[in-house]
Amino acid sequence: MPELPEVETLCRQLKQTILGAVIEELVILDNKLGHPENVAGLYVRSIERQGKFLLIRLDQVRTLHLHLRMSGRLLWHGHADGLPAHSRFVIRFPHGRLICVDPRRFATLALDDPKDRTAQVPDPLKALSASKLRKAAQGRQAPVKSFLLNQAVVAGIGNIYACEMLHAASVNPWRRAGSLQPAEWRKIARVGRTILRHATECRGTSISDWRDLYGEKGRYQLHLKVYGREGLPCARCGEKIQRTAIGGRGTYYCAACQKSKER
DNA sequence: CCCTATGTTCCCAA
DNA sequence: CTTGGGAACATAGG
Repeated sequence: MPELPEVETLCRQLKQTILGAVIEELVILDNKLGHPENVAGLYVRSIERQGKFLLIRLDQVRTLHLHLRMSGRLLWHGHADGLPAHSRFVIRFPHGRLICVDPRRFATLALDDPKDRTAQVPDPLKALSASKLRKAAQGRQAPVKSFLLNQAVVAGIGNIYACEMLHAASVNPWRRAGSLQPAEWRKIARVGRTILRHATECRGTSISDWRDLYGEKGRYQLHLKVYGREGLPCARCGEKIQRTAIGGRGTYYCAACQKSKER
């Protein structure tokens, strides 16, 4: 479930909790995760986020790449004993344990993941450039909603924030990406930065599963304008929010104030 | 049994 | 070769 604001929240909290600590042991509890080589004895040199990936740098050559996918959570157990249900791996430190809980088992953990190509993709929290979006969308027939979810274009936007951004920009999610006008990309870029920053300040959106490193809910669910609000009145115009499916993903929008011309 | 779920990857067709 | 759409992955909950 985590998107950019949720992963950024974990990244910031991890820096406060395990930066500089020595790993005593990495215990893999789900063999679907594979068998990363032994990292015991290595220090956590730095922690960063690339899109929805969490990178834990251990030394010049070794970096743990963690992706939580749909249902992954990362929890800090300072002193508590035992393991929550669906625990998939544990990293043990002198002052506590980092536990990955993941019911659906989609999360991935790898040492220097060759599939992580998000490194040179623009990060929308730092800068979301309207001109880059517009150029990348040239000739694209896919709905703009699907385009924003494409991690090769911008890394970190997920289903909730794509819906929220398009609503804030008054752009219909079905519009073909290549058909948007420069002013519409500027609007998307502007509201996108604002929404992602605000959601990060709120420590993410806890609509159901999401919890931060310490098991606390985020607060951005209190600010959602369309996601999960089918049938409720649009905060801007009062019309009922609609739900549709784009690319197999639930998509919420206001057909009245996101009524921008097709094609 | 049906559908849905904050994500990505694979396969296939155009 | 690129793009886009749908199924698949695995599990829980309504």
